[in-house]
Amino acid sequence: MNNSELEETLKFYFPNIKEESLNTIVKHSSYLKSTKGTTLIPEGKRHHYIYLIVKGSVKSYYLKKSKEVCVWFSLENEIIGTTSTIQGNASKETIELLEDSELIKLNIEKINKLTQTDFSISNLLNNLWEKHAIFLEERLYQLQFMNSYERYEALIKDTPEILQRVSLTDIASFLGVSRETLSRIRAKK
Amino acid sequence: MNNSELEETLKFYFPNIKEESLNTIVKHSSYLKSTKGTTLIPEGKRHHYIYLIVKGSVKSYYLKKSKEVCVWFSLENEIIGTTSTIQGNASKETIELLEDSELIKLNIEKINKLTQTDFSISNLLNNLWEKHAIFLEERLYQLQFMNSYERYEALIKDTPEILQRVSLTDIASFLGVSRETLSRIRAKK
DNA sequence: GATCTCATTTGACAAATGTCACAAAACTAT
DNA sequence: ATAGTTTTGTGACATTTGTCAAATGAGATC
Repeated sequence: MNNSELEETLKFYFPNIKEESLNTIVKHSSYLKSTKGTTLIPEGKRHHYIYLIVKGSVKSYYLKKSKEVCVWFSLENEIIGTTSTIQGNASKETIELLEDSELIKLNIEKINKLTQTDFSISNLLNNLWEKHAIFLEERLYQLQFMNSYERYEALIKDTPEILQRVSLTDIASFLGVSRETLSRIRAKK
Repeated sequence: MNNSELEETLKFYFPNIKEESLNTIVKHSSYLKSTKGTTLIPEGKRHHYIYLIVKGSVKSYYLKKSKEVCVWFSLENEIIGTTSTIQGNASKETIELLEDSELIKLNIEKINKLTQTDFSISNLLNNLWEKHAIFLEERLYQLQFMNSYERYEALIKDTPEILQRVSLTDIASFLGVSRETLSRIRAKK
């Protein structure tokens, strides 16, 4: 992927960005192709990048009694990273590729700096945070107000393809139930 | 509360704000004193304000089978509002005073506008979103990884005074358990 | 195609939590 | 202080979900 392709792709993710800001961002971006299972951001390490998923899928997880528990999944066209990364702290979660994927890697520190001098960037970051907060609120709502069956229904209604692309073990932990319980939810249906 | 007191209080909440932005915000703020049980933001209505809690406490809740289920509590020195409000949509939750309270009411639309022209405001909003996202992530983590006993422990460790100021019924729904279960958790201790 | 490995399903049982009914305690107003 | 109201606690039982063990299924490798 050359610079002008990179630019095109970035425009897709950041439609209202100023030409000048785009150039600055391109300077601090790179294209990345990697295989299933690759760790993008390891737990406990400082990490300076956020990623745009061009192709593939990614999960974020914590370890609980040496078992992975998923916090989120992301597919194409999403922007991913961890809150700690953006704040400059060590990541609490591990971010890992679920499939062979293509990504664009952005230096978050450079972007954070642009925030001080470029309104289109600071608004862009504001929008990212807003979207992230809305995602978290929706998820919290589901965990607090829906039973496991309803949460499963909501997930496959929202992202039907998740079933083809993510293991039921990961989906179960994301929904907050054991593998076996998810299996029974699906059998009852 | 006169304008210069208002200004002082706002400075406490927004320590790095530019003098000029502060003046603009003061113009679109007002002081508010109201009694326990008052609805600050009703569910289903568009609302144009966020609030700073000078004194008192506030809860946010949804209705589930005509029972209130708490989403969050806030005490003094916190900034509150709903995501929908900030985005200009109807609020999904009801925000209500838990005690007689004193608040400062800020027009969020004016503040959102300042975001386009004033970096100290856009950074301020960015910080608010960040803090909110971190709060939500922590809460999500607790719901997904801790059992009800651990969540109760975490709450009273984080905010011990909550027990004196919020009913156990509200606390139970916030923790995602029934009143009776919370009662038993407390008895076992 | 046979074998191996890993993911998923199923059964049996235990543990946690919800629900309903009622008792005890704390708080209000007179 | 008393009566009434609201909040909190407790017991009995039903339901949901977790855990462990084993069986089945699907995909990869040779």
